[in-house]
Amino acid sequence: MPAERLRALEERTRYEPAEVEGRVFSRWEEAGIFHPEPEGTPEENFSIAVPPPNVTGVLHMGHALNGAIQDVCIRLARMRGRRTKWIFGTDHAGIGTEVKVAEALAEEGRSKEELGREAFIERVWEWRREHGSAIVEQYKRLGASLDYADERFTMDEHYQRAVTHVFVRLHEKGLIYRDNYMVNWDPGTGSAVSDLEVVQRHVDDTLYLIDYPLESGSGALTVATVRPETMLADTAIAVHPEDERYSRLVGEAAVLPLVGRRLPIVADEHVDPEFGTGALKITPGHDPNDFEIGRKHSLDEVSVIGEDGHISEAAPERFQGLPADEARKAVVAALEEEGLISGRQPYSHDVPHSHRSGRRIEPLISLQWFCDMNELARPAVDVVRDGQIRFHPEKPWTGVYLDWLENIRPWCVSRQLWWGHQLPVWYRGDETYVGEEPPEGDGWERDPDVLDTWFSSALWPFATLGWPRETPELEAFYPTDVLVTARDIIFLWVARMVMMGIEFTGKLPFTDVPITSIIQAPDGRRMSKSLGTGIDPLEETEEHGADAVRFGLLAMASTQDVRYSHQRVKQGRDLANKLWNASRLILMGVGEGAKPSAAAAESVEDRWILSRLERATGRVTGLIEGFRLSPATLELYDVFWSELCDWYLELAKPRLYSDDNAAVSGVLLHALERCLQLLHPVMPFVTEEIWSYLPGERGLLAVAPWPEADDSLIDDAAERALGDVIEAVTSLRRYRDDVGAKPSALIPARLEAGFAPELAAHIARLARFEFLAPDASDGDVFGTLAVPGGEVHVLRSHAFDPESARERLAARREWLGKEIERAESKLANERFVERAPSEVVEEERRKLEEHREALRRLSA
RNA sequence: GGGCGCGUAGCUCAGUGGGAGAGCGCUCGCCUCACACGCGAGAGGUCGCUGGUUCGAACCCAGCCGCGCCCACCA
Repeated sequence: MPAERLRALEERTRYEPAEVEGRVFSRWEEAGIFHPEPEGTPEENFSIAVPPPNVTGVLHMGHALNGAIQDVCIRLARMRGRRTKWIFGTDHAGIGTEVKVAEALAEEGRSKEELGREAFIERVWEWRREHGSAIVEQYKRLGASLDYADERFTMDEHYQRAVTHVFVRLHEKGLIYRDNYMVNWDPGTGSAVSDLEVVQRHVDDTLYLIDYPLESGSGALTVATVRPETMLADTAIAVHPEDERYSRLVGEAAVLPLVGRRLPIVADEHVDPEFGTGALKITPGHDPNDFEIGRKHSLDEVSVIGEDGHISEAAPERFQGLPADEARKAVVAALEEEGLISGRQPYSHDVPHSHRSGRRIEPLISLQWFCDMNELARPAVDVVRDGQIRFHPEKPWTGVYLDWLENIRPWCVSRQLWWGHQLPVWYRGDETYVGEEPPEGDGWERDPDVLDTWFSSALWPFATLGWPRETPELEAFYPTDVLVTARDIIFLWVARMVMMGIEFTGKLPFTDVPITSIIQAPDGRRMSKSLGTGIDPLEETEEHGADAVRFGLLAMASTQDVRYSHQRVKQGRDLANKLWNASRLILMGVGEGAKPSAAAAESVEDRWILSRLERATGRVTGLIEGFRLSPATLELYDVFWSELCDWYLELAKPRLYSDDNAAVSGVLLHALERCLQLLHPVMPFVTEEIWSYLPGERGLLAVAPWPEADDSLIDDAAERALGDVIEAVTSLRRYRDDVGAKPSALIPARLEAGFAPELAAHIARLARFEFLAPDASDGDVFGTLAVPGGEVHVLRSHAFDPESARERLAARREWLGKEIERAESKLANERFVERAPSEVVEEERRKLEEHREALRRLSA
């Protein structure tokens, strides 16, 4: 080892991520290991398409967790020798980006309307050139081994062609169509949005009871509504067909107050006779239910609220031009004047709001483009139902996915925005043209709308690889293997990728879908910028290191919702430091020319750690393969810290520091090497850094082989033997504490338990006892305690004070007494002895005997 | 309205039919020649409540209470 590196090893007693991470990342990038050549088949290769972050985005905890999980999968596959591609890119994020750039414009005192469409879009591209790379750098800070050399964007020219191609094909199949239909109108963004972009929020409203005079002049029909302003667009009244109160009125009509329109009274099952008065005003133009009822009964459709949120010319003149909420007041006032409000009551209910703008959704009839999902959904249901695509954990996500797809509804795909994929649709008079190339001839005007962002996202796993062209990348890496996401976009994204993947490539876009936790603020609230509850993963990385953040996130995230735990990240930081220091111990201690070796271990402790490592290797591999990363991470922590550091390193020290340390050096290097390999996917930086200090020419850890568990090294006898040693040491250490022994004093004692001499020596050293020969006559026996296989007679010495020792030992005896009682009563139960499996009964007998022995022998 | 998840040590969470676990925090003792981001030893829990199944339940079943999420066209 060069002197300079040796000095670094000797001097640095603390691992410093800030000093290491940039350097290590550069080594990976320079080696080009993140960018695979497109060769081989998708079966041999391994690929994941990253959920594309928004170009406008900054890395948040969700990305960090999601990225850490994917990187573990990618790094595992890469170490297993598979050609590995983690497809990278960003999403143009239609509404989000458009709003952001419009806000920037507003700060300059300009609006996008002033700028005009073309200049505005150019402005967005400019914005992307300036800010679009931020997220790239942020992923690098995390250590994500994405294929940065092949970055994609959903607005790339090729990607746009893929989107257009899909739209045109679906239109040809008749699945995409234009229709006047009830949509969710978002007054905030001035666009229609899909059902999935609507969130229900609780609203305290007033329920108004309004009298509608009957046409016959004999009385009135009272209806209940929370939106009196929509009455201006009423075209009927509905009652339940079996509601006897109203059956005689069906077929007659009422007169719409303020307007004078004749409203037929119809019967419809949808009406709940229990609610309100049992009579429902029907407003097909502004209510989704009423729209359906209206179509069923061929009612007129009147729209009085326009896309601008104001009352239109279809309403009486005095209301025209008012914003909807003011129109409500005006309508109520007018009705009151006529004495037609017969009641009002507070009413609290859920009301749809725009997920994007937060504004209350205005349901209205609008001419939009829709995609019929029924045909696309069917195969997407089948592949999940028969297990070709698997969610992890399977429950409850499989059911969630299937429920949604089995009740799917048409998807409104057009958006009244500028930034996005403009519809490949042209109009000329009554003609409509849909095609990948603009139509021939003059006078065509292109539809100004763009597609829902999720329409292009649905093509992500294959459009990023060049589809619909038959590119080498597509040949080599599609289908991908794993798709990692949180539950909130299972419908928006996952389901649609499955549908589009099957429809257009004939293949499943991926086979495994691990669903990640959603990280909440430490107090259990949502992490959000506006609430001020967000925690910046980059700040955490700066403070504790990327490995610490990765470890922490992976360790804390096991269930659906999890609170951010600073302690877990610190645990990761401590682990990185421990790795560094254990490595220093080993690397500074092993002899010149030592090589890792797991063969022919002579010492039982060597066979023990080798066996433990093989078991851990198998368990960790299985857990990662099952996407159970939290237990995998904690298992790694445990085997490295609690077994290797706490026990094996201590057991190995005497031999390591002796002249003849070749054998132990081999085992130590093997153990270190193994731990670094196993920990690398979780903590890539610190492991790669330490790897570079290991002896021999060995290249990058990131492409070193992943260890396969070797059962021939499993050694039950060694594990039992060391288990006894550990128990004996712990008992003796506790005894030291119990009797208040001086920390540095050796306690003289006689060990009578049949331990091999080497093991007895380990026990003595680790517990700071001095074992005298069994027949040694020097000293009085102060007391006795049980250890596995026998007992230890402790001699009187200056190491502790006998008086206080006696009191403390009484407590121990009491505990043993209780344990004996418990076991006795269990074994006295005949049915337990009869029916429980014999090994369970045997175990209980063994424990009883052990405790009886311990109590018999514990004396003072 | 329907569905799902959660309720385990002071905190954050594992465990999911056979003696209650981790990290942090706490107590006691240690600067022991890798690490005080450390070492050793401890204290701390009627595993939400009530019934049931079982020789045996934190774990399975039923009901209840509390918290959260998703879906849904009762105005």
